[in-house]
Amino acid sequence: MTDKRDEAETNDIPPGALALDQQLCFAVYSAAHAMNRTYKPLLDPYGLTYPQYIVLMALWEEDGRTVKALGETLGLDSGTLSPLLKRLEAAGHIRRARDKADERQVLITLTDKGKAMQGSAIGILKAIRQATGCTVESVRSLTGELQQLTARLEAAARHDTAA
Amino acid sequence: MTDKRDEAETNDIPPGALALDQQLCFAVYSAAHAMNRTYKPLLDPYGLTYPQYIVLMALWEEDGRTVKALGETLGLDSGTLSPLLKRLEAAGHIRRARDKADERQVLITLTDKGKAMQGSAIGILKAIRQATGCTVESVRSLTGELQQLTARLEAAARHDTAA
DNA sequence: CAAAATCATATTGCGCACAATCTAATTTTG
DNA sequence: CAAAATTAGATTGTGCGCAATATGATTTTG
Repeated sequence: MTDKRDEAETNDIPPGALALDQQLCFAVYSAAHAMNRTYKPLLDPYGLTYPQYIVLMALWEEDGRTVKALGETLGLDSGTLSPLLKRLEAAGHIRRARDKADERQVLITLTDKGKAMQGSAIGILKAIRQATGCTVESVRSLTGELQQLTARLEAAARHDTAA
Repeated sequence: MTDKRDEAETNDIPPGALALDQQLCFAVYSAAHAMNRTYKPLLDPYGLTYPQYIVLMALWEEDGRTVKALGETLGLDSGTLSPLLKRLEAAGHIRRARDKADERQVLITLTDKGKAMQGSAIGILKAIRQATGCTVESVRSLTGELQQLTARLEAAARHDTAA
């Protein structure tokens, strides 16, 4: 029923290549969960989740952005951001307001509370560094490798979609 | 209002250390999303999600495991696995059955359909390798670095909980 | 052996994450 | 300028992911 040589076709794939502990995807997936679990106890006292925290980080870099701009920076769409931003607003960290010039857009700005949170972020950053047990240099290189990987995966996705 | 020296306190934290593109956590988070998005079009034809796919991978390595054993391998708890496994069962990939010897346990076994999916996994693996644009060696080293990072984060979490 | 403790799994509730769809506002075109 | 196309956000539905809790089975203890 299947093609003549299911096995022969796999000759450049060594046996055991499907083992979970050899999968880059699973290593990334597990690291992301581990990172999330490390942040959780650090963010819980502030009532923030990790995705909410990175939204604040993005705003500390550049305040007054549109939902779309935030989404592009973070790689999230409105289906994720809209409810998340409402929760951040309800918690008093941000304000949402329609752009007077273009009412399709919603501008997100930090409140004093949201800005003040940046001070606590330093401590969180240090705690995470400690937990990673990595040197500053190895963190930098691993970060760079992951950014490259992400860029290549996104490029591949674009080509597939374009085809 | 804030302490005397917001700036001085951060002297081992360089300016811009809070920039998103310097965060290892965000690089991991983004890479995980990019990986997921890359898998999606490859898995959609089979009606599988990425987490469902790694459950199958775990079962290809060792069939007939308990929910608990799967959870330990994948780093997921029953709140995640129970409904996921029900969907995999509904789709005909696995069977769930109470262990006769210890009725607290549920044994998960692959159906013929679930086993057959392993053949398609080879093609998916190749497509992912292509999309990563990495050499086999660089994939191996990055995978190893991420596993180390995950291990250290989990170790740190354990110490905190123990304290 | 019966009560208590432990264990495996399931359930509930909340918050992402994303596809698909909808609405309203703006821009483009004829 | 009006109709069509585009754009920005919001909404809905499905599936993780996890904390908290519930249920039922097994083991431990008195």
